[in-house]
Amino acid sequence: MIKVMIVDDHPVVREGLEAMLESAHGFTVVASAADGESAASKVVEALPDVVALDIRLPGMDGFATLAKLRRFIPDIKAILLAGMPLQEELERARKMGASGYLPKNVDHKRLLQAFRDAVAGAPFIEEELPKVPCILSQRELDVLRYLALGKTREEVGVILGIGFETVRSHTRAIMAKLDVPNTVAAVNRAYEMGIMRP
Amino acid sequence: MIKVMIVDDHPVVREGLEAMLESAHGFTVVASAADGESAASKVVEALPDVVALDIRLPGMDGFATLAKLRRFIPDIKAILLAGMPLQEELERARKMGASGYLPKNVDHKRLLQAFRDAVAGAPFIEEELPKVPCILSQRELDVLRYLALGKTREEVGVILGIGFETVRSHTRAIMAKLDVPNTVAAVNRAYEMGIMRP
DNA sequence: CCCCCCCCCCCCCTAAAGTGGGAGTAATTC
DNA sequence: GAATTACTCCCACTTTAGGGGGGGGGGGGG
Repeated sequence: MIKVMIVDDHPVVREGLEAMLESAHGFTVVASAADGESAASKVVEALPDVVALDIRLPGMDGFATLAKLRRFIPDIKAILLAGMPLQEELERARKMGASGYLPKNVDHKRLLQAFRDAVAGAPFIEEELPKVPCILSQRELDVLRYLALGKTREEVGVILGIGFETVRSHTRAIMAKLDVPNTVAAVNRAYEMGIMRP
Repeated sequence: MIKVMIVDDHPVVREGLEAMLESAHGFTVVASAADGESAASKVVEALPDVVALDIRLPGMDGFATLAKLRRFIPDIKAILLAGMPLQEELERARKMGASGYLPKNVDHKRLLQAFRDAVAGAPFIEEELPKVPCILSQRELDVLRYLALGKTREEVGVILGIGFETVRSHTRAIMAKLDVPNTVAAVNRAYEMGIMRP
């Protein structure tokens, strides 16, 4: 019986996942949390075999939550789930030593198999990310996403492992491509164009 | 046995809801669709008693989908589900004659009861929308909108007929209320919160 | 009455962002 | 091979944004 902990701020997802797991063979949900803090407070008692961990969480994000959970259970297995999959996040998850990174639009069989594989100690589990047809390059999109989160160019550079000036070059390209005068408008335009979603 | 059709672009939600309904007493899922078009193509064959309909869908949104489904089954019952509940959408749902409007963060008992009530022909089913403590004032919204268009604070001041420093005061209030470090993130957050829309 | 919120305005200062130029590599495509 | 495009990096410079203060008037509710 594989013991799963679910961390997602969306109760529908949480309860849905729970129902799905409980109705499957060999799974049981030992804990459920809406954010990283409460996840951390439950993990020791629950002792899950694997954590289904949403990336977008209020307060701590999925990465920070995983780091925190590891302070309690260093070798904990976690499948990171992304509503909006990003190549950059996938790499970040891989570097963190997470068990996998999957977009939420995988079917349940794939998800269940991912949990099984994670518990069995399989290497990094990922999914082919469908490329978004978009005038922005992947790198530019990543930069824009982090800028939208309020990061400065320097911070984005550190996160992406590139130089500050490179980030500037990307923002220039972004503004030029979206035909806007600054990054504030770039984010707005990105939403208008459907490049970004809440 | 209540026959339910699920329309949601998120497979995790879709399959989760399905598992939840199937494991409950008296429910069966007769169809499942990821978007409005495929929902419309399945509804006649499936003949659901009630439709669980996500608002945010690729292509047609939930409202458009409901309208389309009604071209096949005029008196179809639908519970509209919102990830990000908005008073405005709730009113829209009510005016459309939907059976209910619920945020996705309701627990499953409430959701199941909503389906039962809808099928029984209950009046509009809604939930007390928790008021977000940081609603922006009208003026702040105006400022944010112009900033999102790429205007500088000085330009916004001219447009709104107020001083540059006043615009600054507003942007400060905006950032404080949305708990973000700059206007770029403020725009992003505004979209996330549903305050702004493309 | 006072308190709180909204709206308006002002100062100084630093840290960013944006503008103007560059340039080199690697990959892909024509 | 030539041309594009993405990605990387650099400098000097101007403009804007943000942080820290402050104040004042008006309106609604306790």
